[in-house]
Amino acid sequence: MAESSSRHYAYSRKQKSLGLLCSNFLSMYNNDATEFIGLDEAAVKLGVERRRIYDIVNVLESVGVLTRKAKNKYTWKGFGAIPKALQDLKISYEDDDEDDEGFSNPNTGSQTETSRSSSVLKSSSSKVDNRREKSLGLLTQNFVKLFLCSNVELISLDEVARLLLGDAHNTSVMRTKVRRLYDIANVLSSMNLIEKTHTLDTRKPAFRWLGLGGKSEKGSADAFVLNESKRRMFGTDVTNISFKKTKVESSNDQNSNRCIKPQTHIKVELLAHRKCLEDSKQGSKSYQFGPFAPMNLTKIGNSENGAKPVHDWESLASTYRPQYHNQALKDLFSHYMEAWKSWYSEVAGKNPIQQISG
DNA sequence: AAGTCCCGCCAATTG
DNA sequence: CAATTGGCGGGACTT
Repeated sequence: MAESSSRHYAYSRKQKSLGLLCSNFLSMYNNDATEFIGLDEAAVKLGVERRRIYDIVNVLESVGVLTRKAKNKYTWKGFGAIPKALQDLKISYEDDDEDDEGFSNPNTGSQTETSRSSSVLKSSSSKVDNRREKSLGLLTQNFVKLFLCSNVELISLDEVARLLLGDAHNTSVMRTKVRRLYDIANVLSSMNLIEKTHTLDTRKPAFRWLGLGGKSEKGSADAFVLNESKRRMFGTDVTNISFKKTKVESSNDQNSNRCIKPQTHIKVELLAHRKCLEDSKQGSKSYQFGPFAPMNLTKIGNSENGAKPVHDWESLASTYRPQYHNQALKDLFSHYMEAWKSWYSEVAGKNPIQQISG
């Protein structure tokens, strides 16, 4: 009686992404009621292995949203704690003796000598805690510092990797680092602290700092989730960016091995969802619905002309079915439904969903 | 082919 | 010493 009519859900890697998991994690805990979070509990409720929870928690902690309280137990601080955390990061950047310790670090031989002075999270000693140096958390903080300590708000993946790992050769080390970068970027993205995009000219992947969305960064939990919801449905291009004139630097624009120097100022503005609806003609974009995939829609043919569009909310809603069958996710599900409902009446209503390309 | 990044082995850390 | 944490990178999925 558990999985009747189990339709082998086409395995989708996206449904298992760290970013989506993080979104669910946040949807579940980002509320006033939350005080503590048990790792086991989280893992079970979200239906994932504990290992994954560590990934999320580690980067969230790096930005102040969480704090390790005890073994298997974290204290929820909320997004409201982010400002201070970022401030601390920014400050930690300007001490040290003469060289930054956050960014590129030699790391050669056995002379593992990280800064002697403290900077972020009392770095005990330069012993065998070589581990901490490579932690996801530290990497995350340094990544964030990149944005906070410079006026650049758009950095290419390559550049980040290069700056965070002075060792820009050994393709092996770099490869691993980039993997971590993706992990970090995914959870930071789900928090809307950054956005994954591409550089203007090149098609190179890059990250854009969004910070706490401008105004009313406080108590906008619902707004956050709803926004995230819409975003998922539109794919990655939700936030269409329009560049308002740019003061691009003509001279060589890279080097600066110590720190990024302010030189490029780009004014961006996120266009509303209205715009992206236009783009999503019928070919490139595909809608995505978080952890709850629409059952019927996915298979509807996509032959050019019409793809049997859904016309009303009711029929649309009836095609959804949660993929996780536990109590906790039930609430989350209804939450999504609510978001989708509003989204539907707001946008899709006048431009019915068409189809989802495999 | 290149870019992403899921998955989980297994070594540090904890308690 | 068992349990909890969490580097690390093979290789599966996307583009």
